[in-house]
Amino acid sequence: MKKELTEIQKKILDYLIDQKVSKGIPPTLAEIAKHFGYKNRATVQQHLQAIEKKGYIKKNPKLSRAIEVTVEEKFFIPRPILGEVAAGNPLTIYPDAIDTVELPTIVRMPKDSFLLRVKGDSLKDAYIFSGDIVIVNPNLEPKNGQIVVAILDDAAVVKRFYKKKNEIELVSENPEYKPIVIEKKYPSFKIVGIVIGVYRSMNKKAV
Amino acid sequence: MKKELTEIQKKILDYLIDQKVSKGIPPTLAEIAKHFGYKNRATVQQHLQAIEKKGYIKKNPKLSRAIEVTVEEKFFIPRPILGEVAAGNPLTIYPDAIDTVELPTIVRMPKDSFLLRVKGDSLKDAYIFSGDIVIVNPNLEPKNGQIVVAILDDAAVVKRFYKKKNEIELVSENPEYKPIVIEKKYPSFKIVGIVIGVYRSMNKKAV
DNA sequence: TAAAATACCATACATTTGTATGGTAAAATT
DNA sequence: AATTTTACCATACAAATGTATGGTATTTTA
Repeated sequence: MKKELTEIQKKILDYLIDQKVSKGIPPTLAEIAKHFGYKNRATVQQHLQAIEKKGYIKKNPKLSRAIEVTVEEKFFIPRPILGEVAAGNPLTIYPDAIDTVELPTIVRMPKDSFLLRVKGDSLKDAYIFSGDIVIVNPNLEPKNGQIVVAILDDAAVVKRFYKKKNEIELVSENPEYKPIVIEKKYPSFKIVGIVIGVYRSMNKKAV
Repeated sequence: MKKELTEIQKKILDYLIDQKVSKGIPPTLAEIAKHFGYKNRATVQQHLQAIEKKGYIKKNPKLSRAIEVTVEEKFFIPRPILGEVAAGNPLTIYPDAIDTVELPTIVRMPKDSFLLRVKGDSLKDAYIFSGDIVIVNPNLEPKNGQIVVAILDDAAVVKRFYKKKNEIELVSENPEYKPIVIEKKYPSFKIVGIVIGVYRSMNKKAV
């Protein structure tokens, strides 16, 4: 079991991931320092050392921007918000309806987007199938009816998004799955991004 | 119209894209130099300047690794192949079949591949729908069961390919459509290429 | 309560990095 | 034939970058 990160360390790790996803390239120490308001890079340097010591990143010494996030699920594990999980009681959700998504090597896409491989057939009526790769843009506000990627507890789901008065509904197009309803304040919930495209390789068979 | 890149410039641009896709981070000048066996960075520097001048990349000066590839679509515009195919049948006959689309870099594919927008639902059981964009590789021999693009008289079709003794069968997955049977010598028939991938933009509604 | 970890600061320094400048040689263009 | 483009080389240098070292103050842990 890996050691727990401190709050600040988590935030920095978060930033590392964010930058890689949105800019496609890890930040330099200076950039991190600027973002967090540190007056020098040494502070960042020490945080990074601490994070590396705990096994969450790996640094290639001397090389610029060579910060590798080594915890793949990292993208989906507690972010600062999620870290404060579950003061209240978790909602009754339907675990079977939750699709898990593998985050492949983060690829920089034209519009800061990244890729996810879809597993499960809950969106098959939206023409998205198991094995398909969805291109996700994290910088857009979801509109009703759009297909979004969301984090819910420890799982990521790809579903159609509907915002209602006091709750958010994540709907599968496949009638076999029931909608997931989330109260707005539910802590471990986060919209990761909007699916802007789907890609499927014809070489690999859908799983 | 953008200027043509030289062979070496193309290779470097290729490398930039490759690195971005595989490593997730653009290389430094030194890394490029090493990869191509250059003894100093100045050579790379000059190539990059040339490539930037021609509009294929954009550099953020002073920042490390800040090389932005600006022309993903460049790789996906219709290729000469179609022109050859059209020797007998002018390209203008099926203008709707050919279209340029902005594709994410992930869908970067074999040289000479091109894109076609699918119309009609004859392949919907193969998970290809009207409005989808298929990526076609003209340099592969079609194998039985593969989805191919063929030109038949003055129409381009996307169908599953089956080679038989004396004829070729083009099958729709949609049972509403009957297979097209072509005698081998049929003059106005030509396999354009093999569908190696499918892409769908979620922004544009399927036509 | 003492020790360790955390969270910063400042300064210093060797590399890395991007870039500017100047040069040679061959190929392509005019 | 003259000029431009291309494709390298070498050197030089400022800025960016990573890192080492030492320091202070607070919080956490033993």
